[in-house]
Amino acid sequence: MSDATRRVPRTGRGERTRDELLAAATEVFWDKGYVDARVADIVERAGVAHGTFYTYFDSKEAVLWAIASDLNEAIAGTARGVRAEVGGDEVRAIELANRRYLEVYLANRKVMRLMEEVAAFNPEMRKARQRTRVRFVDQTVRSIERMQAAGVADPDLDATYAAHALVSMVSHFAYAMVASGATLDADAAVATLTTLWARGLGLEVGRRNLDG
Amino acid sequence: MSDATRRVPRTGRGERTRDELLAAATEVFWDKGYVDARVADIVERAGVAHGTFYTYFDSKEAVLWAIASDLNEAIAGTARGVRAEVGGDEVRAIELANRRYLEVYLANRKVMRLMEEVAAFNPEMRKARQRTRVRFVDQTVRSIERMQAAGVADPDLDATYAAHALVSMVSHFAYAMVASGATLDADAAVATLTTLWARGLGLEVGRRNLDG
Amino acid sequence: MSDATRRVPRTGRGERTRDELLAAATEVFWDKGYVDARVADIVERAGVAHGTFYTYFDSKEAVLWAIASDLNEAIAGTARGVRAEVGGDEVRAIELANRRYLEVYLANRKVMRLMEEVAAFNPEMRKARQRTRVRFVDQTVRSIERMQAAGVADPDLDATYAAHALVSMVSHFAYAMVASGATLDADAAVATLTTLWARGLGLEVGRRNLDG
Amino acid sequence: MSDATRRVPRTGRGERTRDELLAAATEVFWDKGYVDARVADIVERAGVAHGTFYTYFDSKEAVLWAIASDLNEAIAGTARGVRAEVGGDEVRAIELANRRYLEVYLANRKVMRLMEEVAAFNPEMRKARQRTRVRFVDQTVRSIERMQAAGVADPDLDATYAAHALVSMVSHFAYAMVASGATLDADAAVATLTTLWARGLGLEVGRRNLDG
DNA sequence: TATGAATGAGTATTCATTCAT
DNA sequence: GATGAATGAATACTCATTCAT
Repeated sequence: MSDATRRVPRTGRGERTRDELLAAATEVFWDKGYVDARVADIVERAGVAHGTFYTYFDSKEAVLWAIASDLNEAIAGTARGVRAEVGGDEVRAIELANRRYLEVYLANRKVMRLMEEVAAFNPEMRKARQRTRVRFVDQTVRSIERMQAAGVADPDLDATYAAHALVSMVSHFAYAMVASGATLDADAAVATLTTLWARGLGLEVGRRNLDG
Repeated sequence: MSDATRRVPRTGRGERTRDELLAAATEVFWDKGYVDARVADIVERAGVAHGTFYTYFDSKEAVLWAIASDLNEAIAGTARGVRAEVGGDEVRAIELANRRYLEVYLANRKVMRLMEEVAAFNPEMRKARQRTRVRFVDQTVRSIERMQAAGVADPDLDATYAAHALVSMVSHFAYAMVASGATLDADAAVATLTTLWARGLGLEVGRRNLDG
Repeated sequence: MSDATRRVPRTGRGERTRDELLAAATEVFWDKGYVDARVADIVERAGVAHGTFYTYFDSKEAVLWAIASDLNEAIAGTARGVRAEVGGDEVRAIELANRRYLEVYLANRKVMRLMEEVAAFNPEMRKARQRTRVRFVDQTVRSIERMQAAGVADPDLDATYAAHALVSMVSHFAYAMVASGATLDADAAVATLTTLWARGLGLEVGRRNLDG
Repeated sequence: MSDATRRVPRTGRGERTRDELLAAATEVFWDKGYVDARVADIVERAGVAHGTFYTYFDSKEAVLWAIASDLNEAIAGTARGVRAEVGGDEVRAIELANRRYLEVYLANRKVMRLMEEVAAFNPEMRKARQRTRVRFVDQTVRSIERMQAAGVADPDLDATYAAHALVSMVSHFAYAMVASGATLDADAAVATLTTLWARGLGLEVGRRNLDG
């Protein structure tokens, strides 16, 4: 983020140019992938000269971080404050977290896939993704342990493995659906994920808990 | 055909060289990633001249496919014949499929991560991966529908979404565990995945079903 | 379009660089031959960096076509409008066409030899040369038939074979003279070619027709 | 030639292999051109191993010379002894020389085109071709001067230019006809070339002189 | 700020030739 | 003689980045 913000446009015209470059970069990354995208493609789509790119970004990687920077935060935040909002209903908490995650993912699907791609070969991005994931997993571990302690979840389950598995289920479900190009009924998807998650842990789930 | 013929070693020496190149490529791809790996690295590690690489492979990409080709088959095969082997016990079938998948994944973790990396930016590899995934999902959909028809699985579940979610859970669980660098107790992991899968669908799961 | 746009210099500086590259390429092709010429030689002689070459040309072959493109036109144009200019005097028309061809050839001897070299192994260039040749031959066939119909040329001659032979005579004469390294008295050469051509067809040729 | 003959097969089997390689090389050169032909193509077509090529030829160029070696001689020889054979009839001498040249050229069209191609960029081959050509031109100069002295050819013609032009006419005619892929009526072609040649020099030519 | 020309390090690939068997 | 595996020099081309205007 520090790199991305090092060059701040001081004029309205500059701001517009920067925005155009960001939008163009997002599109080009989506179309060709980060590896195959060339700075030349980005400036062409933005309709600016080649050199202009470097007025706003230090490198091709910098524009990637500028695009991605806040999203990891946003994704990680989807699980925060969930319990407070639903007043202790565990199933509703799971449902809400899943819904928020899916919504953020779908709203930013292009950037999410981009980050997935880059994480595959860029250690820095991989670490950023992993930090997000660890937070998810940790929250889930605590949630499971809490439910096990409360006697509502199967006490024999390994909380850590279960957390990894459930987080994988939700995050990869979103990725795979986007990658396959299928359209998604978000409500139905959330209901399915929540049922699998909750019932998998041994919670009592009636259909009525899921319809909202 | 002339090109194809040249690729097939006709002598023991040739076969040895080709194997060394394959092994070297796998190592180099693991160490530096496919994108950053240079053919020069591969031939150096294999201890052969530069041109020798092209005696057996058409390109850097060709050696990748040679490494990957059998694996997709192996992965896809993990789900075949599972029910016959367990004699109709649905939970045991799920467990066996999960165990097989995990075992193949772990035994080939280096190549799996490589394919994951490449799939992230190479559409052809992505398609190959997706074909494998589709087979898994389809099998899972049929399995769920069968169980729903038999009255042992929750009939309200959307079989397609559930299948996508469960396949995501298992496949991404393996990926994430390897990526995190954590060591894995395969038995415990299989037990957890199986419980989550089976119970998530609404099956009756006693602990005794999981210990083997 | 993006590629095409990049090739066209937008500034005087760019135009100068492109011209220098064209000149350098012509020299290098002349000195080492097209096959042996390296892009490195061209950029070195032009005094620019390696990449600059590719700012203006897609490949080593592209710069060849850039050099060659106009010349074929110029060569083909030497036979156009000849009869109009000489007012129907057939011998003068032959003389003028021969003179023009020789002049264009000699003025562009370096490029002509280059194209000859490339045509020898490059089918595309060969086709381009052949198209030019066909135009010449066709014009000559018509010219001969006209003269035969007018009763001034031998009616027993096969017009097509004769046209091929005469066009070969003039075009290869120029090539051979340049290749041999001999200096050429253009006037005397034109006179000789014209006499052979005209008399060969059976026209009445007095010496006065040839001295101008 | 010394290079080509350095390796003489001592067994019948060896002789057969060498012949197959020569035939294969001729075909491959014709199909792909000398520059693009690879030794791998030649050995494949000959049905022998790669290394076998070097049992008989020192290099790719050596097999070219082995193919071409005697042909220049043969071509140059077509003009020898012509006058003696026709008993001093100048027109018949021209006709016979043209006929012989065309026949040898057509009989060896593949090798002739090959030599043409190679001469375009290989100085040694170019010199060999030029030696042949010089002999032709010199013979033609002497022939023209003889006829001028005898009062049967136009004394105002520049014998050297005329010789160059006429030799170009015949040699390039053959080349161009082969290159164009057209089939050739050798008798008609010879008649046309002879008429143009003889009449161009100012000789008296009746049709009866040409029909043989 | 904007422009676009110039830079040059980085690398995959080809193929004639050699050589051990 | 025959085989085919191994060699490695040679080179075109890409593209992120810099810089003069």
